[in-house]
Amino acid sequence: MNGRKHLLEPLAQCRSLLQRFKAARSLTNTKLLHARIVVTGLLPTSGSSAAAKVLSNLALAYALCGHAPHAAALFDGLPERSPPLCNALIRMYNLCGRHREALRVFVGMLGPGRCPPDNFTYTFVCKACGELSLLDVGFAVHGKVFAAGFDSDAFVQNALLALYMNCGQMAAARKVFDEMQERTVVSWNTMISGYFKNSYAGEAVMIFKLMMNTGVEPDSATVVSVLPACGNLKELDLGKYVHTIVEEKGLGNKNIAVSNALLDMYAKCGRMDEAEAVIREMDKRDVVTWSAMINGYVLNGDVRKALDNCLLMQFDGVKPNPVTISSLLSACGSSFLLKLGRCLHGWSVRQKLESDLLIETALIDMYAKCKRVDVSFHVLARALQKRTAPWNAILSGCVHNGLAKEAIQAFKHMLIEEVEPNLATVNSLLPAYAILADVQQAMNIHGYVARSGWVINVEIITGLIDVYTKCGHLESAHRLFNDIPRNEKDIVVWSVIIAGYGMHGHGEAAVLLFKEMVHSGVHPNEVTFTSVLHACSHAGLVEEGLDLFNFMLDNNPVTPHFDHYTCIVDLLGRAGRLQEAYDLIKAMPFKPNHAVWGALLGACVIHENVELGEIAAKWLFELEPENTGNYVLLAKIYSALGRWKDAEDIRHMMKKIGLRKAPAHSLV
DNA sequence: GTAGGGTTAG
Repeated sequence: MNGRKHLLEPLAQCRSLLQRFKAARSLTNTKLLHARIVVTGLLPTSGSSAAAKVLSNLALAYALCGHAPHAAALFDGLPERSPPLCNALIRMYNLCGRHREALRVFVGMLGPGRCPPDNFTYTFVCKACGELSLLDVGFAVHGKVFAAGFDSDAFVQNALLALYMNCGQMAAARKVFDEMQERTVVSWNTMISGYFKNSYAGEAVMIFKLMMNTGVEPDSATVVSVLPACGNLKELDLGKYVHTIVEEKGLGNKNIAVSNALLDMYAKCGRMDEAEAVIREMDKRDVVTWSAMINGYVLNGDVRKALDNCLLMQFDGVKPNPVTISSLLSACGSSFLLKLGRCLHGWSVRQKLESDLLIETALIDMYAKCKRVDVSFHVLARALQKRTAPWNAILSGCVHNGLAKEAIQAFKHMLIEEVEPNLATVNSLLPAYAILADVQQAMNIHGYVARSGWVINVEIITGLIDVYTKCGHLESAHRLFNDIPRNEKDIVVWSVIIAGYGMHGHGEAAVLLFKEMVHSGVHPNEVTFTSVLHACSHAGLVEEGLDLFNFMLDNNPVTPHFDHYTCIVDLLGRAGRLQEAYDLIKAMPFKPNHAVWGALLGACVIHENVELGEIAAKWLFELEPENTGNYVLLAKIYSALGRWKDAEDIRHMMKKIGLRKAPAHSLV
């Protein structure tokens, strides 16, 4: 009996020590104590409840320290488990990303006579389901929350919001949110970031505005949630307003994420001057700061400045990461900086980052944009994992280079390799079928897309419509178009169908659709105007075209472009109204380009107008001296009018500048 | 011990 008392004392001591270690989350001390307990050899034989408590606390201490192997081993050996211990274990698994194991612990808590989950448990479990996007499990968990009566717990509600947002269930999240009696700042923040993550930036901004109107105090998480949405929507004014909140509350001083979000917002709104002002005020910068800065300059087309910032970053003692590199690679692609792209590729290899998903994808994209799809395929071939993004990059790379057959081949290869296609895959692939313009193949891919259940997506339907119009199958295109609900018809799909009709000479239909679009409340943009004007010029609808052109000039947000002037010059020119076309060119708000003069010259050929033809040709010879077509066209006018001598002179002129590509007979 | 947050992206 005396002996037992002695045994218990060290255990009691252990317990009090464990309390301290748990609080301090000290793994070293926990391990030392564990060793001491093992060495004494008392625990396995004692079997007392005190011993069980020590073991349980030891498991808890390991769980709190994040040491999964020991926590799990001890946990498995326990005859009884308490909710706090289970919770700690679930939390631990969540923290190290092992959400499935977290759920397994939760399942072990269920069942009669087991360990009933409490409100804490549910917050962790929601987190695990959300991270895994397990909607069905999430629903079941929500049911259990109801049954256990935790549905009015503010923490659990917030966790449910996050769960639904992570599963893309905005409506379900909204329902929980609307029914909450007590919304904390976390609830609002979860809604804002949730909407944005599900690409509903507009809704995110709306919730933020509602939050401000409700008088809820925003915190740093609020601003970092709403700022990306401001940047995405280019809502500079709202972004600036958020900036004033940050200044008033001093949120930027203690939190680098806030300044980074501000900087990024300005960069996305094209205000690098403001972004520079933000970075100047920061007393510490991290890799996110510099990446946002570099990416900002890349987005705004200033590669020079992006590279300068890359240097500044290194002077600042910050090392680039895959995000930084992928921004720079994207700049290389859009500016055809193959040499620099290769250097970055080399750097990635040396840093052992070449198989990083971002870098791998960016490399494939960069080489393709630099017209080296062969190297893109090389990069892809070295990739081992079955990841979708690099394959998508190769598909769009092929399409970008007009390699439609190769894109389709690559897609088939992708399916054979069991790489999971996603929406972006289909979006990248469809233009290949538009290039091929083969109805049979179009119907095949349409069938595939339909079977895969992707025809609910407007973007995909738009792609299919484009394919059918390019194949000349306007009925199929229109059928797809009609099936889109009225409020989901966006500017892109309208532009595509209008262009489709225009392309095949159905000018009236195109104009009608255009009017229908405006009537439905969708505002035309530069692209839509190009499509409809093009349709008019192809179908010879002079008055309609001019009306629309004037409508566009009155339509403030749309600024006329070269394309629009080219269409109108073409339109007037074909109709024989050459002087008007020339007058329009002279009245253009910017220097006419080769396309505009080309349209006039083309019209002059049709109507055999030498005076204006010579003027147009003179400009064209200056703008694109290498283009043999222009010489040929002018010579054609001379020949048509029997001015053989002048035609001959043009031929000499071509010879003199070394242009031999045009066959001699085309000059007469 | 609970929930929300910054740079990329086909």
